[in-house]
Amino acid sequence: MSEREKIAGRLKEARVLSGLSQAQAATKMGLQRPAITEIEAANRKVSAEELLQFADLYKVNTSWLLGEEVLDGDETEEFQFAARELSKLKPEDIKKVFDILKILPK
Amino acid sequence: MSEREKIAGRLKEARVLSGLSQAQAATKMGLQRPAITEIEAANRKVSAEELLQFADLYKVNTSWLLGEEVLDGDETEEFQFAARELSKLKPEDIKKVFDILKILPK
DNA sequence: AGAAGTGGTAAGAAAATATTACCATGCAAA
DNA sequence: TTTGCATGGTAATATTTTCTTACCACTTCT
Repeated sequence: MSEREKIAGRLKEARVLSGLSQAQAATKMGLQRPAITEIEAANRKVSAEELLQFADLYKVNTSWLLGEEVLDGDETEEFQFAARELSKLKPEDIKKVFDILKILPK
Repeated sequence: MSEREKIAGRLKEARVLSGLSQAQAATKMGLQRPAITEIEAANRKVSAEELLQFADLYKVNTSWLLGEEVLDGDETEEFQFAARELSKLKPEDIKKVFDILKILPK
């Protein structure tokens, strides 16, 4: 399954879940309805700008639309904690932390 | 400043920071060099799939390329920097950093 | 100076997208 | 049932975008 098909599927899923018809989505996106049909059939590319628009319209993350790994709640908590703690360090010290990480057993 | 110009600027910034010439980036992306030039000049759109490819090649987040806030909440430069570095890691490695930081004195 | 690497740009060819229209299906009201 | 309407798929061709190739200017080496 191609990236395009995966993105297409998520765009359709997001649209349906947001309760919009292709025609309504097209209007809000400033596109013709067939464009939505083709996008959801993976026959038409989606530009980076359109991706942002779609994410806004359908109320989803661009990362999710792109099929990237989404951190679950637990990991998000830890991620934010780690980032917050790291941000208290100087950039050079942050580098040191990452260097330590590289030495740690896998 | 349009979304396209913002994305274009970040793509250029990411490429330069990753130490690649336009020609090298083009080869890795499966594009002709002028395409990179035009993309970075905001004269050519970037597809969602290309965005994923660029993020992989330049080792940055698609969210960052799209100009989205990496995390809501903290806004400091240091936090953004730390978060960006963290986001390059695998989830399991983020956990390791998290564990290290928990041990550190406050 | 010459050679090589870089990035910008132009022109015609090729490909993708837009526009408009028509079709089939499903569904609810008359 | 039949009519009307909403929905989504698709075809034809006009339009726009992108690709390809080439040439240019500028810089950095030797």
